[in-house]
Amino acid sequence: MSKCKDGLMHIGKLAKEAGTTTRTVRYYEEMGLICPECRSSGGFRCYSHEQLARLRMILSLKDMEFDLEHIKVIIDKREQNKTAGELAHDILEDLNERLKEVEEQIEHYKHIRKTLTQTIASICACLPCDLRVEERLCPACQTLNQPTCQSVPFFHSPSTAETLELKL
Amino acid sequence: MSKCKDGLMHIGKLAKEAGTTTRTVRYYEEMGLICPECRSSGGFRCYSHEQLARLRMILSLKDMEFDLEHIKVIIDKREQNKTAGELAHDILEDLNERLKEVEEQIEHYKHIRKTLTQTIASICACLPCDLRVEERLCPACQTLNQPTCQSVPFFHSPSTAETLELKL
DNA sequence: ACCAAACCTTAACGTAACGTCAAAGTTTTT
DNA sequence: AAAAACTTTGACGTTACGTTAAGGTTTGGT
Repeated sequence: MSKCKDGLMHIGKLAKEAGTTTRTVRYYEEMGLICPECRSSGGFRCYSHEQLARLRMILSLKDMEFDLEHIKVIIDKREQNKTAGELAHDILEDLNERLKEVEEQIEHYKHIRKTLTQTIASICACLPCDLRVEERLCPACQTLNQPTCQSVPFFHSPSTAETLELKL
Repeated sequence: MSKCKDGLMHIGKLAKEAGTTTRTVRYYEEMGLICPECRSSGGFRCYSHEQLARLRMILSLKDMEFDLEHIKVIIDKREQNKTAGELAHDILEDLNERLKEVEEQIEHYKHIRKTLTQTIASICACLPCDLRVEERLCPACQTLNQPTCQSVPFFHSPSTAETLELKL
């Protein structure tokens, strides 16, 4: 019935079972992360359930946003026969490092959120202004000794500044 | 003294003043985001202070992680002569949309942090295990009706699962 | 005026992780 | 046996620049 021996499957089924695409599987093969158990007489890739487990493992690490190079290092650690305890110790280093990075990402985006909300608040003050952008400052903006809606630059900051100076 | 007229500056100074690189400025020019006021007789790009303000504006938007295509749209809105109020209204849409995305990013990374900490906690249980990874389950892992340190897949999840099943 | 240092020019390849054709061969189903 | 469904390799496209490379231009000093 099937040209695929035993419980082996072709790349399409493997990908679907793992919830990814065939292109991704082939790319991971190029990167040396996974390779088929064998090929069919016609050249189709055939995978076992162990390969599927390995692929899922890779995808789990990808969900944590490890880059592929790092994932390779991590799964290679399994091949070096150590005790489970030693392996756990090694892997924990990677996970803790990643955890730290993720926490930095959270702070990073919180920072962006802060400047965004400040910027939004400032611009709201310009909503009732009827002046053209090229014209002079409106009274409100002149009064406020802060971001204005008529000066030339729309946003203005040396990119290193903590808060954005906003100008319409 | 200077071949650069008036208060014009060459690309190096522009970049430094804005806190970026010459490569970036040239790339933005390619993308149609900014272009020099004129060229020197020898072909050097010359920029005015208004260009500098524009560049800073672009970089501010980049700090908020708008992509360049979107930045282009936003700064082009300034050129369409509207009232400051109309412009503010338009820009607020972009900013609010971005704010929403940023909040999604925060949630996204919080989710990753959660799976990471859970995974770390599970693996810690395997630290005292002396068994080889290929061998059978250690008593502790057999007892715990949960992630174990001896099953073949290291991490295992259909990638869509909420929590990772962790296996050493 | 002349030379070297510092700066600028364009061109082009490299990056990360695949998506998306294209053209042609294989397997499965009818 | 033919058609439908799947697979193969190959190669270009994506984003925002970094990084040489090879060769002109400006600037500063003597």
